[in-house]
Parts: sequence; C-alpha cells; structure tokens
Amino acid sequence: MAEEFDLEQFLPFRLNRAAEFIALRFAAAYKAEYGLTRPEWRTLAALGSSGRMTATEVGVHSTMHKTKVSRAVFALEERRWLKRMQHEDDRRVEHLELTVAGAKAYQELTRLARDYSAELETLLGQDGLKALSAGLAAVETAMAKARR
Amino acid sequence: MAEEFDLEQFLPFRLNRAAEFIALRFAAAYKAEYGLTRPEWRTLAALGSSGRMTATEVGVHSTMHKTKVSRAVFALEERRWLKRMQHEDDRRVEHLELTVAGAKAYQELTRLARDYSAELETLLGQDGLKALSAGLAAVETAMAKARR
DNA sequence: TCAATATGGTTACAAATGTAACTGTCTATT
DNA sequence: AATAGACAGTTACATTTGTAACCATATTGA
Repeated sequence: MAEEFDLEQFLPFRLNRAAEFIALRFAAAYKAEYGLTRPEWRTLAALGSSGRMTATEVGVHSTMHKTKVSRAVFALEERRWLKRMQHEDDRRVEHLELTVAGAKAYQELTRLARDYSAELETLLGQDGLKALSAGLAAVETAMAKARR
Repeated sequence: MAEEFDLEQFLPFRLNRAAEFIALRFAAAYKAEYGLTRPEWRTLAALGSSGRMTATEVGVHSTMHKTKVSRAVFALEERRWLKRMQHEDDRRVEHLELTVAGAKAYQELTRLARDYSAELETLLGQDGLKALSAGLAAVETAMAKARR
C-alpha cells in the first residue's frame, strides 16, 4: 500500500501560500498609497536601511534578479527618489543612494511596515509570531549554508 | 529621532525569501524530471490528494487564480494525465480527475516530495522544522479567519 | 415567463519576469 | 602593451502572469 502524501502538510506548499498571504496584504498597502511595485519597494528598503549600495549588492541583499533591480532602479530614479553616483575607481559600478525625497518616502513606508508588523502580531499571536520567526531563522541558516 | 526599521527583521520579506528558497529547490526537481510548471504540479497534487474536484475548487484549495488553473488543466489534459467530466445537473461545471497515467505520475511525484521533506528535515533540523510548522499553522489560522 | 444577475470557465490583451545576449570596463596573463 | 576572461549593468526576446472582458449556463425575482 502506498504511503499517504498530504499536500496540506507539505512545507513548500504551506510556506508559499503563507508568504503570498502575508506579503499580499502589505503589498496592497504600498501599491495603493504609492503605486510601488514589489521590486521597487524592496530596492527602496534596501537602500533606506543600508545606505549607499551598488545594484549588485541590492540584488544579493534582497535576493532579486539583476534585471529586476535594474528596472526598479530606473523607476525609482524617474520618481527622483534615488540617484546614481559613479564609483571613482571602477566605472562599471554605480553607487545608488536615496535622494531626500526618497529618504522621506522610505520613512513613511517604514511607518506602514511597522503598522503592519503590529497588525501581524495581533493576527498571529505572540506565540505564533515567535514560532514563525524561529522557523524562518532555521531556513535562513540553511540558506547561508547553501550559498557556500 | 526616527525609529529604526530593519528589513532583515520584517516578516513579509523574510517569509517571501524563505518560501522562494524552499520552493525553488523542489520546483527544480519536478521541472527537471517531468517538465511541469508550478501551477501544473499544484493542480496535479490537488487532484491526486483530494480526488475529483472542479477547477474552482482546485483554485480555492491551492490559492491559485482561475486563469492559472485553467491553463494548468489544459496542459495536464494534453499530457493525458487528467480528464474532464461533465456535471449532470450543471453544464457550466467540469469535474476534473486524474487518469491512470496521471495517478501514476502523481505517485512518483509524491515520492519526490517525500524525499524532499526528509531533506528539509536534515536541512532545518527537528527544532527548526517544528517551529516553522507551528508558525505556519498560526498563519493558516489567520488566513481562515480572514477568509470569512 | 422573462429580464436581471450571478457563476464556471476561457480568452485577449497588457504588464511583469526570466534567460540570454550584449556593451562597456576592469583584471590577469603573456 | 595586447589579448582573454571576468564582471556590472542594460536590453531584446520569449514566457508567465494578472486583469478584464467574454461566453455559456444557471438562478432569482418581478
């Protein structure tokens, strides 16, 4: 007799579904308020939290393909939320940083993000949140190992 | 002074990144072995584990947009892994079920899935896996509430 | 009974995404 | 130096996806 397989118990499936659910609710907020796409928000967040970075660094940091980053950078530049600065020694590289307007937008978006975090805490409960965070930490450790 | 916001700590971001990582490794397996897309695999899995369903039910079950389901059904039908049967009373509805070949493919894929689950256990460790599962359960509860 | 409305599923079109090829620049080896 | 290979970032093209309009059928209620 074949062993049972239950999709409902299968971690990749559950993880994906949960991520979609959690991310979508937040995405709806920044999309509605600012018309940002996810790659744009991620790029903004990377630069806002880590300061000046190159496009490649943004990609590694937020696990986005370099074409996504490239397009997001264009979009943010067009809004005047981001400026490019050339590296003195290596003209292939571009340093990216937020403009004053970009930094301001980032501040407002982080407020949204904090509000959402709080909402998640009530939605998932203290224990649920803790468990999820611990579980994600385990995945992150595994990811770090896999990268090597 | 502005409160700090750390993207690395932001749950939607972490969850998404983890889901991509975990799902991608498995997707690589069924894509390489069977040339299945994710919507196709999900549809197959839904039908394989729950038996006969309608397209709408598949969509709800695996949280896929109905156009995705529609396309996946076409693809699986073309492979002769799935057949459509009409509902006697309501001619809008189609019952979907796996063919013998489809059921066989499903069995093989569940074997892959179980292998991957085992791999995940060593990758994340017992504790990590438990925590993740508990955290996901909390999200699932929240999702169920939100749906109402 | 017949309009109005809802529902299951498909399709056309537009937007987002990934792959691969490309440009320009740098580094290493000879 | 000169050539080959590597690397940052962009662009062209093909594929995937979502949105909205659509068709056919079913249900509701005047």
